[in-house]
Amino acid sequence: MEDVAALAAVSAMTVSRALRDPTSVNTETRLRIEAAIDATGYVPNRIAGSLASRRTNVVGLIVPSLRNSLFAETIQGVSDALGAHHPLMIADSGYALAGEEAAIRAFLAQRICGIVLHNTQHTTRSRSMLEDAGIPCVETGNLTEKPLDMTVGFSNYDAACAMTEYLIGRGYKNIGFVSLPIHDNDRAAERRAGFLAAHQRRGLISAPELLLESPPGLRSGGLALATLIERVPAVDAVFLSGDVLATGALLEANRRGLDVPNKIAIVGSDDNELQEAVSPPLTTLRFPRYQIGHQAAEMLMKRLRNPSRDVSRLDLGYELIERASA
Amino acid sequence: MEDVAALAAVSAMTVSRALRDPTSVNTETRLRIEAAIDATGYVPNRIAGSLASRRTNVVGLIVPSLRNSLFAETIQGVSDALGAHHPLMIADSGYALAGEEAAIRAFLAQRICGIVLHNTQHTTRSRSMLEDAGIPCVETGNLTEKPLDMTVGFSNYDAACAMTEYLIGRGYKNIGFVSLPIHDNDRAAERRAGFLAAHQRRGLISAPELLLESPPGLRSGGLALATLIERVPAVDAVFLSGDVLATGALLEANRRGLDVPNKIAIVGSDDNELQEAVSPPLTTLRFPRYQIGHQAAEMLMKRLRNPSRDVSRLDLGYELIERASA
DNA sequence: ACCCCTCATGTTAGCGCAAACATAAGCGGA
DNA sequence: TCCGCTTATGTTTGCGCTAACATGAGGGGT
Repeated sequence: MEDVAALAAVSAMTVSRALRDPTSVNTETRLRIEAAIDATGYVPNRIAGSLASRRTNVVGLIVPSLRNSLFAETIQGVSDALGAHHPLMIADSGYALAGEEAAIRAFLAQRICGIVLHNTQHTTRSRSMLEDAGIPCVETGNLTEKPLDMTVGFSNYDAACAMTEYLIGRGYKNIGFVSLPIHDNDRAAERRAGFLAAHQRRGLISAPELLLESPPGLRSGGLALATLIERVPAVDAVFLSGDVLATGALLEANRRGLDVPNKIAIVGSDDNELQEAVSPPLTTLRFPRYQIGHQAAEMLMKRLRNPSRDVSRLDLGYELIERASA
Repeated sequence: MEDVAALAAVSAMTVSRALRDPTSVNTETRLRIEAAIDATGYVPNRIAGSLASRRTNVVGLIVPSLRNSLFAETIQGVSDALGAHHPLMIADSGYALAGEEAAIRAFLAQRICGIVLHNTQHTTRSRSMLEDAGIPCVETGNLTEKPLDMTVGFSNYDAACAMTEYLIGRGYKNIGFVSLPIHDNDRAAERRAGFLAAHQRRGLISAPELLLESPPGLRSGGLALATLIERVPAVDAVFLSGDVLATGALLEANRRGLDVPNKIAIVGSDDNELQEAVSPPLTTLRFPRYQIGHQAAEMLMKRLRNPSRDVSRLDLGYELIERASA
């Protein structure tokens, strides 16, 4: 920076200012400085800047898995909203609370200016670290009642409840429910709770044999369907509430020559191109995953500009997409 | 850190050492320091550490898109290999060389210790910035002949060539080729070149009408198939070399009642669970995307430990998965 | 003329660590 | 006894910036 300053015949301070707020220096001076930067190939050192100003522009994001295309949507939303001014640090928790805690610790050591979490469950230590850090935080995986700070997303409980009521309304009696493993996964837990609540609300009883946890994957979905049919031959509908499970189940039903939806209905969640393309196209829940990421980042940046506590909860809802599979 | 040092009755320097290399301090002292850290809730400031030591542990990764599950595999591989000790900064180029340059500039300002790129084409400025920075760099998207520094992956040219020769060997004469847009995308360009090379090698001529560029997406794949059939009714095989195009084309063929592979063969690339699950299952190319990310990160870290120039090129190959669609 | 205000730029100090060197204590061998 | 070596810890300095304050030049208003 000294070199640039010398070349532009100003002090280092003026260069620093020109970089941070071009309007704060004289136009002529600014042009000289820009020319000098170009000539020297100077790349500002934000590490030093961050230390001096005691803040960074880096935002942290923790998702359960980087592989999953669901989270990929949210990541893209966050990244797009942040733009070039806010570098993005990403880590995955491996679907474990301890993994999240480790990532939070690492991020706080990097003095991130804000954080986006997918989980809404956290270890005690995670909570206290985030509190002590005093940085804005957005939880996105589930619209929780008592967020750490801010939250944006949809209610997994409501969505699962709505889908279940839809099935009950169409006359299905023995509805199977498949979710990802509930352990350390509040989204899956909420969905199962919603599924059960819908039964209660409609005066039905859901047999425990109809509740299943499954690893993610197309194959797992097929396996889950097979398991349910074997356990409860009278099962007439299955709600597979995670990942690509529903598509896997539908493909399995097709292989077995089961008539969907007359012999058995299959519905899913997390609509994607594929669910529409299979035959019959799947009735499913659609979640605004990209928007969730985008809004999360927007809320973070708004808070950074203006450290008030106004917007702290944003429900982006869900859609029930009716197609031919139920 | 001063607080911790006081509580443990040592100097700040000893705390710093205990944090960076626990073996370098006396066991008793270390335990006192650890207790003090626990008691105070001290979180080290790596910004300050980085400034003082003039290096960071942060690794940068730039992919064309964060949405795409192909890149997601690589991202996960990088993240897993880096572990907790190396935070990961991610940006997407939006499939544009200018986007990559902007991301590189931002990363260099953050003084990343190494970088993983997917693209192997770069702007002149990108190249010079990376050279000047003098940090290790791994290119992963295509096994290029003259990498900036290191490269790991597979040859898109060879893979496409092999698939095309496979089709020719099975007697197909009028083979269509669909790729993602070639602009700023060396992978797509290489694949098309490989496709053409296979024809030349076998003494066949590929009609220009059989070459198509398509946006990504399931629907686009169907559309591409329709376009090719309309243009060249005699087309007897189509090689869709990107994203989920092949699956889309297959679903479209099914909708049209075309017999695959007897009326028309369809082959793809980037094997995934879905390509195996559709009917008929797709013959396709499989790329070790996760391993590529993993190895890229490993190479980076190895170079950081030992700044020699030994391993600089690693071919992880590809597999041709024969199934029933050709 | 004087003051005060704005605008543009400069000066000083220090952010929280780690590199480099300094110190001190213990120990074995000649 | 003294030296040289190792091990454990302390002191000094500065990384490259920015916050906060200082300076100085110009420009009305009274």
